[in-house]
Formats: sequence, structure tokens, C-alpha cells
Amino acid sequence: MAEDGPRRQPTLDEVAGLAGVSRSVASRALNNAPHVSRAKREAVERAVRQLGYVPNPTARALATRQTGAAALVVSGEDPSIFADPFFAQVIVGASAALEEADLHLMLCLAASDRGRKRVEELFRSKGADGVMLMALREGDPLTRTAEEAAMPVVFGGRPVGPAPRWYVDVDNAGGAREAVEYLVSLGRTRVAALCGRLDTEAGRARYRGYRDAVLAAGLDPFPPQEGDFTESSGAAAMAALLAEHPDVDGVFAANDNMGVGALRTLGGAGRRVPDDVAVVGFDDLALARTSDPPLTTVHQPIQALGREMARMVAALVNGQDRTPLILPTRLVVRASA
Amino acid sequence: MAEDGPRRQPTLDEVAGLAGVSRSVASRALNNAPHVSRAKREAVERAVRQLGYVPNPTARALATRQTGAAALVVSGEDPSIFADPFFAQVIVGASAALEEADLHLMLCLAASDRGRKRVEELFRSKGADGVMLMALREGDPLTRTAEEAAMPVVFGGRPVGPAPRWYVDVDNAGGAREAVEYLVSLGRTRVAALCGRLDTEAGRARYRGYRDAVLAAGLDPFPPQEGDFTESSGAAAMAALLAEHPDVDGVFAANDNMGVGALRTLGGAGRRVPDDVAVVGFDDLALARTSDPPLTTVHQPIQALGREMARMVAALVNGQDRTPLILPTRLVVRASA
DNA sequence: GTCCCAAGTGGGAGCGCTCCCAACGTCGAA
DNA sequence: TTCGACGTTGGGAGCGCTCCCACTTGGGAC
Repeated sequence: MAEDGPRRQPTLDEVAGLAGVSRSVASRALNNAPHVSRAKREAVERAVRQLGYVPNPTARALATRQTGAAALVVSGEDPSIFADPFFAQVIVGASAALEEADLHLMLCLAASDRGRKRVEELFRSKGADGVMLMALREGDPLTRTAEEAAMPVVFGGRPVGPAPRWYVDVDNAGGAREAVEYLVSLGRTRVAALCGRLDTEAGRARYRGYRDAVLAAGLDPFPPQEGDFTESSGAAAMAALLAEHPDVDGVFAANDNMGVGALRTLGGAGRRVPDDVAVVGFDDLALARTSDPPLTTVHQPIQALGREMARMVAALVNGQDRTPLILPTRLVVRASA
Repeated sequence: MAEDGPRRQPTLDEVAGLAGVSRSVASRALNNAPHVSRAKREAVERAVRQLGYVPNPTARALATRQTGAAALVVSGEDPSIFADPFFAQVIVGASAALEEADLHLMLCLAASDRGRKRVEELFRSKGADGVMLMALREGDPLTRTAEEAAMPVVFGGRPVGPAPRWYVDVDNAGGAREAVEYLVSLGRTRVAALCGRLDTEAGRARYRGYRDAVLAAGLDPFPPQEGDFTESSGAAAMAALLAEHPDVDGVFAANDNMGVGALRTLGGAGRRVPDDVAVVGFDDLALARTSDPPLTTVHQPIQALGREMARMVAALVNGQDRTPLILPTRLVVRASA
């Protein structure tokens, strides 16, 4: 805090006064708009420097009806889902792209009822120029709110149900297909899937991709062993799978956490990976590199996801239109398959 | 986007008109301030509901000179430092506390020059009511900027040099001391330190704590083996240590990443942990639980750090004062020591 | 009955900016 | 010489809210 008393920030009027021009001219000079003579433009610049003037963003926002900020809303029952390194990557990407568009980033973790209420108010009061919404669970209340919002909303990850007008997603089905095709190419003939939550589009699409690839290879798909994207659920699903189908020789896990869980169960059951059972994950998080054995997995470009979401809102805020975007995945082969 | 044309948001004037009261009364009713009769208060509430009125936060901000938002600024050369799960935890804590104080969270990753410039402008233009600043490196330019800011700035982690007026930190020295005391209690007599960056206060304080504890136990402290908090630097520092002092039997690593790196080097060198060398880390990240062997470490309350920073700015924004806060750490004993 | 005080009320002046628009040259073309 | 045309200029009206302040009322205390 400055301790030298209540010396207000200088205003545009004061700048104009010092520069000997009107407020209008000063404003135009500041936003380097046309219709300002070279001389006055320089006079304004001098005055700005001399006074240490910084425009008041709030006043500007009120006049232009633009806040200069985009919000990233992460919806979920539990605040700890945000602790997933996934979101940190999204933020890094989004932050960089927003910076280029000169938009600030507001972060809303809508976990509690109160949090959701605040987000709703943000939507209704136009507290941001645009929103990037990550609400993956089927029936998430914010999905509805988003539809009636008076601002562009870009979904991060396509939600379950009808496709929203704007979203960025990863090619979940394609990635899963590629993973399973790889297992098949290794000669595996009894390939099962450890699913993620089937109330998310990602969970469904990855199972769909698995199923398509298995059928295309002329094999029989296994029924979904559902988990919830956590390591322990992966371990449990693997145990259940082993009990029902002891002869399984290939496993596609819906994400790396579950893949690592499966690895743990397999190790405990005395199965060798990849000799007895080959395992492929999805995400390519850091833990896929450090697991034992290192996990073959489908890499998804998470930073790019954040970046493209941000670019999309930025474009929409500037009045341009955009169409949904699907980002490609790529298989990263390590030791587990 | 609403498709039903340019129907503006209703304003307070319209609410007042419908309720048959003046704008002033409507405003007071909305902010449930005194001096409003019960009848009119209810009339206003009715009008608000009927019109679907939501106050315009920008206009309010302009009038009150309060933005209703606090910024979390993460400074660093490289945007990827933010990918550290540490920050996700800080955010979860800060977000929850800010929600209670009814403040929005702005997130600024100041990695590029442009990013830093934007943060500076945020400071100078009072684009937020308060700032939580994480700028740990010595000589970070934002540290200076923060000093002349016209708003409260709470440091997350005490910076190197003179203590700022407001900060929240973890008891780094105390935690390190406890870790080393534990190693000593195990009968280790040649205890070395793998330091983190010594241009951060955390790095220095942890080494200080190590040194104090070693001296207090009547042993000889080792000179600092400096790393930079990464796993590979921990591995390298451990290798250097082993080369200089093959008889080391206890290691205090400045954080879990470095501790895991040390584990790796020790394994490669054929030393058994904890039999030959006992290792203690610092942070208690997820990887401390999953390393081999699981890492004994000093737990630091990261979410609480975020929460307390947020509470502190919220209090300061509301005109209350606060003093710096040091959060306690606690030793978590696992297999590595 | 008078007086005073407190609660209730609404008018109006901002907050600091943008942007429309009328007014003003100045200059080349008719 | 006259007349648009066009680049400049500044006045003024907002943007939607808060808050100060002057004003009205009703109900004790005397």
C-alpha cells in the first residue's frame, strides 16, 4: 500500500488538461484511434508519462460494456477434482492464449452450491465477456445455465447429449481406436476395456472407440468394466475383469490413472506386463512415464485444449464466429504394451 | 447466446419504477441496507424477481471503487512451473476462501514479458481489490511492483530479503529441523542436505533448519549440495554427494521431487534405503506416497496456504489489518526413513 | 400542544470512461 | 470565388450504480 496519503489516480480529464486537449482527443490518442493530429497525440503521450496515468479498466468496461475478461469455469461435485494435473495444463494453455488476446482470466471452481450460484450470477450479469466451461458430467446444471447466457460459452470437452454450438474436444474415440488397434497388432485377441465414468462423453467415446476397433478386428468386445477415472477404480475394475475373464491378454484403460491401477492389480495377481497382459492408458500424464512398467498411452494435447478454448472465446468476443474443434491424439508406446 | 434480440438487461431504475420507489430506495433494499420500510423492501424484491434483475457488477465497481475480485499472481520464468501440482492445491484453497468472502478470483501467470507488463498494469490500475503474489525467486521484478501497489498484496511464501508487510508461509526451517532430528533419532550421524534453489527463501530456510538441527545434535553439517527442486537435480546432487562422502547415512532433501531423485540415484548405486541411507523429503506430494520406497517427508498444508492467503487479502480489502502467518508442518513417516 | 429526533424517502451529483455529433478549419476542384 | 469534402476538435450525453444530503413524516418526551 502506498503510504503517501490519498493521492488519487490521475484521470483522463487531467491528462487532457495537461496536454491541452479535450477529453475526447485524449481518449482517441490513448486507444490509438484515428482523427488525432500528430502533435496532439504526442502531447497526450507526454502527459500520460508525466502523470503516470493508467486508464481505469472499470470505467472503460462500463462505457464499452466489455469487461476485458474471460472466465474458466470448472464444475464438479468435489473441489479436489481440480487438483488433477489436467486442469493445470488447461490453464497454462488458456492463460497464454488469453494473454495474446489481451483478456484477463477469471477462474471459477463451482463445487459448492454457493459456487454454482456465483457462476450463475456471473453468467446473468455478464461479469465476463465469455466463458470456457468444463462441465463434463451428464446433467450438470451449469450446462443449462450456459445455454441462456448472454455471452459466448465454449465447452471444454463436449458434454453428453446434443452438441453445443461451440466446444473444443480431443478425439477420444479415435484415440481409443488407435490404442486398441495397436493391441490387436501385437497379436492380442482378448482385449477388454476399463471404462471411465459413462456419464461423461469422454468415458463413452473412449468405450465406443474401443468397441469399434475390436469389432473391426473381428474380435468380441467385452462389456464395459466401469470405473470413475481414479486409480483405485482402475485397480478394482481390473480385479473384477480378471475374475470374470482370467484369459484376458490386452487391456485398454480409459485413462492413465486407471491404467496404473490396473498395473497394480496385475502385479499383485502375478501377471506379467506386457508378457501376459498388455495395458494401454489414455492421457499421457507424468505418472504414465514413472509407472512400473512405464505405461503405453494415448497422448492428448491438454495445453492445446486450453489454448484453443481461449482462442475460440476470444474470437467470439470479437464478433467472429467459430465452429467446434476436435484435437488429434497420438499413441505413445512405452513398456506396458 | 440468447436469441431473442437486443433486449437489454433491466437496470436498477426499471426495478425502482416497477416497484414504485426511487432508485435510492431500490439500491438500499438490494444491498439490504437500513432505512427501507418493510413494504418497499418487499416491493423491490418482487420487482427484481419479475424483471429477472441482476445488478451490473461493473457499474457497482465504478461507483464503489471496488472490483470485487482478488488476483492470484504466479511469477516465474517458465509457464510450466505452474504445472506443478502445488499451485493447483493453492488455488483450491484460495478459491474456497475467496468464495466465502464473495470475491472473484483472477489468475495471472506472469511468465512472459507481456504477462509481467499486464500484471504491472493490474497493480497500477487497481484492476483488482487485492493481490496474492507468489514470486519466490530472489530479485523477482514483481516484488518491487508490489511494494508500490495501491492495494494490499499478500505474499505466498516469504520472499528473499526483508519481510513484506503481509505474507503467509510454511514453517520451512521448523519442518527441516524436525526431519533432521528424526534422522538423528534413528541413529544417523552423517546426515547431508540436498538443497533446493538457494535464491528462494524456502530453499534457504530449509537448509538453515537442517544446519541448526545438525549442530544441535553435535554433528557436523555438510555443505549445501544445491539443486533446483526438480527430480533430476535431486538425482544429480545425490550422485555428487555420494562421490564426495560415500559414508553418508542420512539425507534430507529440500523437497519430494529431489528426494525421489535421490532415491533413484541411491538405488542405482546399490545403496539400500533406508538400511544404508535414510531419506526424508519435504512437501508430501502424491509422488511421495507412490515412490519406491514410499518417502518419509515433511507435510506442508498447501491448501491451507492458499486459504489463508485468500482470507488475509479478504480481510485487508475490508479494511482490517493482519500480521504475517506461518503455517505448521508435520513429519509423515513412511518407509524411506 | 410544541419540540425534537429518528426512520424513511428521493433527488442529484458523481465514479472515469467512450462515442456520437455538431462545429470548425483547410484545401482542392469547379 | 464558392462550395463541398474531409481530417480534427471538443461538448455532452450516457454506461448503471452508490451515496450524500435535504426533506418529509410519525411518535414520544416535555
